Amino acid sequence: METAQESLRSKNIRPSIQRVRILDYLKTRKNHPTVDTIYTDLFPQIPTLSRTTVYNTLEMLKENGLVISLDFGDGSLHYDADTSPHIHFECEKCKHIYDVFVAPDDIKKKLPAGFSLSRTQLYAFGTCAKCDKNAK
Amino acid sequence: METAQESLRSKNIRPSIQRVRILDYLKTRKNHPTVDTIYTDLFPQIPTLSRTTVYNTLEMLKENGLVISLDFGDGSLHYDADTSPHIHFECEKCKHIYDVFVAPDDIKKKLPAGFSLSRTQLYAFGTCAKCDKNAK
DNA sequence: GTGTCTGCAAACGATTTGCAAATTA
DNA sequence: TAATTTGCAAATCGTTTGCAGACAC
Repeated sequence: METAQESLRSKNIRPSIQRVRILDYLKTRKNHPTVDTIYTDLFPQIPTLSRTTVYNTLEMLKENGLVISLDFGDGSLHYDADTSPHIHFECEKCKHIYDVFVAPDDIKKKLPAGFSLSRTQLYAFGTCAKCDKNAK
Repeated sequence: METAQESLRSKNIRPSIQRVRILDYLKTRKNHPTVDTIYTDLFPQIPTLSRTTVYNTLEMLKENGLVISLDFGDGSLHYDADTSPHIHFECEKCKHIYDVFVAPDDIKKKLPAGFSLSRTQLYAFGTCAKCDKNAK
């Protein structure tokens, strides 16, 4: 897999320390973090980091197609550096987000004539195996 | 189709004027409105209406399964009184939300063992036929 | 009358904006 | 040093909360 530095260079984005660390964080942890999670986790390593920079950086990475944002309706956006099409399953008990790597339905074929598709997002909600087991 | 009054009664929800009008608005217009749209449109008819009541009512209707909320990432929630499974397509140009009545993928079968599903939401983004035509 | 519902005003919290200082090519 | 990037502080805006008065059974 491409390193964060390589990804940034390929898009002609200056690889500042903040940008590399934020993208690297997303690529390695795969934990669908929010701005606040990223900020809290990176702050010890980058003591001058500000939330504004995290917001700016993520917005820019998103515009460049390096990350996608996910909205589970909990009030803040989550980010994912895996831009391949997959389904996001959120456990309603533990709130963990699971990636389900299944090619989603071919919506394109089902749209009315004249409609063109740029992107889809499929969210699933329920209970994960871990929480299901604990409940018994 | 059930009237708003009937729907409320079937769930043992007191059919106050505000509740009936809000649910009726959603059932008849099918325009996927936000709280603000509902408030603005109903205010002339109910001059004492407050945004708080619209929020309270929608939350309660949602808990009772009479409406669903949709999040297109534009900063505010949209509401829909059609709770049957269908896809929401937002045109990125005119921002209109289209209902695509296609049974979505059977995600249930594709989840790992032990996972149970309560609800899915499929959002699609692109260009609608109207905007596509105008662009030519 | 007693419990429920409404709606005002204030609080909240995620995100955005303006701008000056710091950084980098 | 000129252009870009960062980050503080304040503003913004959708939503929530506390509570007092209005309403319904």
